[in-house]
Amino acid sequence: MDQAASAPQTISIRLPDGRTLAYDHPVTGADLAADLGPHWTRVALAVRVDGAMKDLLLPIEADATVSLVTADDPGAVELLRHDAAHVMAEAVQELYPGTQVTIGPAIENGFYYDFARTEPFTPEDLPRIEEKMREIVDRDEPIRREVWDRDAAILHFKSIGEHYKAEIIEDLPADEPISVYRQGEWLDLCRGPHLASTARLGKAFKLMKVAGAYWRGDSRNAQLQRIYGTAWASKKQLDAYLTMLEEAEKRDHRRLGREMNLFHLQEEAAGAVFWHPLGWTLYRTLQAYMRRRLEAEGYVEVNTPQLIDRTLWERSGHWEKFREHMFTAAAEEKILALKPMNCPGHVQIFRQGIKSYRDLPLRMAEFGCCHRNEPSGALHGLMRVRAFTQDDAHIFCTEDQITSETLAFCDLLQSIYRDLGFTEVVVKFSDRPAKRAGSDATWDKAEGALREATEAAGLETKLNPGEGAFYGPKLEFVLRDAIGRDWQLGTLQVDFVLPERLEANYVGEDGEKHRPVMLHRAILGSFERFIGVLIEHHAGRLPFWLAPLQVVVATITNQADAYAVQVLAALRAAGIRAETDLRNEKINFKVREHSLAKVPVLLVVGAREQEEGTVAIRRLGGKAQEVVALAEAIAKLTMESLGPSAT
RNA sequence: GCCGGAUUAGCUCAGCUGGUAGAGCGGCUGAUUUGUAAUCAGUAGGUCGGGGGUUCGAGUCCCUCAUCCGGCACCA
Repeated sequence: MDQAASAPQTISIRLPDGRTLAYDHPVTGADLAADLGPHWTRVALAVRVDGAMKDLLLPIEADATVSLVTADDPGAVELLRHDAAHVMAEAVQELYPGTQVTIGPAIENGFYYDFARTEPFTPEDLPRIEEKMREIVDRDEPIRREVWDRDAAILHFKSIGEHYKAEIIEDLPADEPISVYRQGEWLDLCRGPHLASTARLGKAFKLMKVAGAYWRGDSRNAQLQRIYGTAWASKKQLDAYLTMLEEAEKRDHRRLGREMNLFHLQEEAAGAVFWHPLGWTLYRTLQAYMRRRLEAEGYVEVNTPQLIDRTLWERSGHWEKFREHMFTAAAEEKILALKPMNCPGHVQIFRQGIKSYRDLPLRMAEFGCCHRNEPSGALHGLMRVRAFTQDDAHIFCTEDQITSETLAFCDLLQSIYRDLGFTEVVVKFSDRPAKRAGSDATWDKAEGALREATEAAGLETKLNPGEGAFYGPKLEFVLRDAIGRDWQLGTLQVDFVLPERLEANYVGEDGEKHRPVMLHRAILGSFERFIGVLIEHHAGRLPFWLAPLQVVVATITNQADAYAVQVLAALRAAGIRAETDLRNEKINFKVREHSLAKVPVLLVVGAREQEEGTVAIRRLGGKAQEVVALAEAIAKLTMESLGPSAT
């Protein structure tokens, strides 16, 4: 307003195309857009000032590199989602007076807002809220940023009954400006940035679900009501996302597990799996593969008891740290616990006899069935169960061997993931937590060794600061599946503590007793969970070598029955998992049925094949058929059946 | 464990404000002998998740428990 009074100063704005515009007054992104032409006014959503996303209406008061953010900017959709959260909050407060707002960020694929309200929201409320949101978009309410005095802001929010907001302001760092966004009549504390008006949000959004969520993510706090939504720059993108969700639902392992007759779950054994013949075949095939890989890497396999007396768990520290997750059983005067982990058992085997440094590294593997009393709300199909079998192993080694053992492990793990069809692996490196055992020198050594090994293995790691186990640092291996979801499966943990507690030692070159280091490691994590991931990753279409039923021999008419039986015998003799389908049905029917059951290969035989001693190979999902001599087909399928890394 | 929703035939689901259960697929039986994603006809099948209550009467309303689903917390 008093621009004339301020000293004439030139502000130069550098644009992405290299042009520089000079202004003698503070300029906003909106001004800039107007100067660039009407097209820009229409498409500009926000500005980047020296890389940082800002409001279109924020005055730029110093020289800067500025670009206008349009819908195709990767940051734009985040802005949009954040706005969607605010528009939803306005809608909710308009519809349900007395509801308090708390926080409402943009998240991957969408947004949410947490509300405090006595009455619960129900799914029926969502269409109503959505309707109101569209109304707010149509109102084209301007969104304006204001900076308030901290105490005034606290007072204001308290006076209108927004106690959570007041609490947020009280906890903000003292130097943080308190920015408030006015959106029409509505007002919210927010860091921003935001679009210039609600109309900019568009209508490519949808409210998805209601859920409970704890204030500040702490289960001791009040539970708020969260509404999740998704928002996109265009209707087309929204539809694509919704279609993707439908696809994900179709590959849900619980659904496919039933459709493919692999396993079931039932309430009398919540969190435990009933494996059906086909599912168990898949399980055993995977296990045989793992066993082969481990043996080739110099692991020895052991088996340790399910029920172990509490005194051992007291010594290992589990009784103190893990008690509430352990199932117990009474026997006469004793209390036994079902093992939640295999490590203490493995130390018992290590302790038998005297170990020499020459025995190290000792790689002790067990397909150990563990039980953990997971909270009921955590159970989820095969992914989160109470009874599971780990592909567990403990490597007893010297400190000097940590690097080479880790390196070898990383190589093995990557090779196995590749074999199983996963190519994207992210490694998280969790270093020392605040509460920890062992000296800083020991931690330096352990972290250094791990880091060195991951570098040698050519793995990029993402630091997870302070997230290590109390006994040592760990690596976590996260797989990305076919539709972009992440699964944390493998792990490697360095442990200096358990060998100490359970008194494991070996005799060194010097003739003295030493403590070995234990590396806890798993690749699949658990068979249950991994099979769940495998099913979803492949959408049930497992690779030939893993498919529980690999081949169905289907007849055209029952004239070919005898020949089909002969083909079956030949397949089985070659070790291929096969069945016949001699039913009196049309071949169309059989093809459809076995395709839906995801059988990878269908061998169709009719009068012609019988006469010529051939089979017609039909691959799952393919249209083409290949007619070859029976012997040739068997040879081909036998090769495929061997699986990767078989030689 | 917490919040919300759900639980009806083997599966997917319908069943309005209370009046003693329905469809499609699948199963079974029969006919059909068929060349690459559903041949036709007939037929059986349910203590409506368990328990309690309200009512002349409950799949439907209320209470309670269990399990499942979606989140949250948890995942040493």
